[in-house]
Amino acid sequence: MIKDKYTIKDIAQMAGVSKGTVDRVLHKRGKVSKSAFEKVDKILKEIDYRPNPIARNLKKNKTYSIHVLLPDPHKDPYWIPANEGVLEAANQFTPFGILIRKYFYDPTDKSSFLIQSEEAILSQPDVLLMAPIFESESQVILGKCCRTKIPVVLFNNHMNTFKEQIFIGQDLKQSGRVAASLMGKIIGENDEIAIIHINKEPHMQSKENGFVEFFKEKPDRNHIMVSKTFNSADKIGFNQEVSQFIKSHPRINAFFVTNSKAYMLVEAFESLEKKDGIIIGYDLLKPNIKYLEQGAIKFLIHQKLKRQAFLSVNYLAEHFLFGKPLPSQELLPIDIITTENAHYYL
Amino acid sequence: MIKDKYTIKDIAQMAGVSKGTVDRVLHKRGKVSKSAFEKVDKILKEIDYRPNPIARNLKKNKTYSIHVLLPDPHKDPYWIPANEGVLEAANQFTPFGILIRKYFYDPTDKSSFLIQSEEAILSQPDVLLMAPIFESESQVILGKCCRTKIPVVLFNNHMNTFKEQIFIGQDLKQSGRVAASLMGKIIGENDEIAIIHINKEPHMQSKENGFVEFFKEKPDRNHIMVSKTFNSADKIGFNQEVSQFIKSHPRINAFFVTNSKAYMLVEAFESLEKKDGIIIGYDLLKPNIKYLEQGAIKFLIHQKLKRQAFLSVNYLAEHFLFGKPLPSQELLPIDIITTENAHYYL
DNA sequence: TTATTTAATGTGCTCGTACACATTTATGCA
DNA sequence: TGCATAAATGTGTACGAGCACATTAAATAA
Repeated sequence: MIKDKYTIKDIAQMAGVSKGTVDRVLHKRGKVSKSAFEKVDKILKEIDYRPNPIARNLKKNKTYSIHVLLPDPHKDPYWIPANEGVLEAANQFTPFGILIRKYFYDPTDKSSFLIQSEEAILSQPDVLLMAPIFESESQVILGKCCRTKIPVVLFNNHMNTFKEQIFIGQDLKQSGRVAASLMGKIIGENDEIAIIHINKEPHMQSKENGFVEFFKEKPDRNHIMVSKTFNSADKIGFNQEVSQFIKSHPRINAFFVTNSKAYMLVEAFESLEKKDGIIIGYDLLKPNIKYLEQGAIKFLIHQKLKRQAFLSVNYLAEHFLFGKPLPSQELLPIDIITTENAHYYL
Repeated sequence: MIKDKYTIKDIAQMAGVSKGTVDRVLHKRGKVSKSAFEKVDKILKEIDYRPNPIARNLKKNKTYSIHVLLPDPHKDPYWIPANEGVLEAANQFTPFGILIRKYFYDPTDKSSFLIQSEEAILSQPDVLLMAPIFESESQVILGKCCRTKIPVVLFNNHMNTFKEQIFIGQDLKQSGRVAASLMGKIIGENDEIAIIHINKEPHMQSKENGFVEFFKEKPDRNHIMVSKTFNSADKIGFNQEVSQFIKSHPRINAFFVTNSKAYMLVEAFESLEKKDGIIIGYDLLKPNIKYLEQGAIKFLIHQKLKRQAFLSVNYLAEHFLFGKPLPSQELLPIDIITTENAHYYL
């Protein structure tokens, strides 16, 4: 009897036992006599039995809840793609009994983060998916989840202290290196470089580290590099800061912006009537793409927030539904964007 | 009665009819009285009923066969990723009753292609997935599939004549433009460029067209461009051809290789002790990556053959199993590869 | 009115797995 | 040997959709 799909019934028949016994052998539960075990085990070794995931899931008939905690996309457009990714995956998996609930918090307000996260874990979801942008506060939440046995999946950025969590995102340091390798290809041998942090968040330092490291490894490259942080809340203040900076560093003409706000630097340059300047930045925000097309930004690195969010939900859903193993960490490719390939990533 | 998952039984109960009647309304089959129809229809409009795809599939309990026709990866390593992609997807979907059978042909032998394709469609698979590298021969096969009502999905390259087929791959012309935009960023204003076709296949012309088009659109760029095809079967002949070419075009120092064989050009340069030369090519073959790391190749464009193959099978499987709609065409992003981000794509 | 056709609706089984429950067989002890 | 208990095995049902078949209600003909 050679088939390409065996069922428990088939195995039972072949081993000369009932399907109940086969079930007991497969799941190592209940009492099975030595002889019966051997009969079934022999058959199992001969054939490649893989249970039908569809039937299994139908029987289980459980709805799984995924609670997603992320910054309100209305407050910061950076998070719009994350929301879209979650939505898309949710749409795909709700018919299968995957229940996704979103909790938005204000990315400028730590207390709102705490309130929303409390809410999110209150009803004991099967898993919490979150972007941990506030370090110490996220720590608190992770501790709570640990105690209440709610598994956590992180995306966008890492939490180094909790190694056991699952992470879906990019290697930030490596993305700094990618930026550096691009910069290295398009600037002159003696050009000076500025690393610009706009409204700096802790994880942005990794990008600078990678960027600097890349050039340190190249003995033939000795660019002067300056790291600068701009923290003005408003545009006028920001432009003033930029103006002062370029006055005090007249020879710098290459700029690496470590987050999605490269467009702000371009706009500051425009208002200062600064025409040259090679800029590399992050993310496919509308103004960034506009300046990429105009040539003011040379390259963008795509952090693929949408894909991060989508993949996270996707992995979890397929894990719950069909028992697929979860990766402990998935580092997404670091995509390089130029005018000509930008539209494929939108 | 507000739930988040409704079953046919639920609807039947709510409408005060039997599940048979609900089934008839849902599928518009059999006879249903006006009053019964309205009762059920009212409920259906109130709730968002989506049939459980798992239960539906379990009932159908059909095995679907996907026959894959692709060049033997032992004969040309370019096709290894395609094979891997198919394998990976097959592995994922066999437990669901998706049966994948592969047919390898010799990419240098048209008759072997015809023999294998005959074989592939002989047993009436549910779909044929193929990379149509021989144009007129593929035409014949597509015609046969059309007559025997076997749907066809193409990947790697297009067949312009059969618009109704599904295509998963890249826009080749646009990838030429991407190469051009990269080239434009790293070469000098007056540098001369060669477009190199190694063992030219028809579809490689699209890449050249895109490349040339990009520079034509830039009025401030007036690079002299030469298109050259090398067709030697062996390495010695090839190196001679290259030697002659660079002697007769001493001022050309930028090279766009339109397929995965950029490493051959690098090796020819090495044997000729030519040290300069900016090369942009395609695909993450091992020798290509080696020369990318050594700096001899500046950029590679990733055609993502593995992903093409994987996605094709994936789309088909999810279509068969869960009724997801098939895209008529999916153009994958054109990934730019440099030393620092190469390993993520392997 | 009653028999007969047709329309309308309900019932019950299938798919493969998981698990509760029922039944049979073996073992221990008086 | 009888009887209680435990061990081993078999049986039956649910999950949700889909479809064949059975049943009932309505319409028509005799």
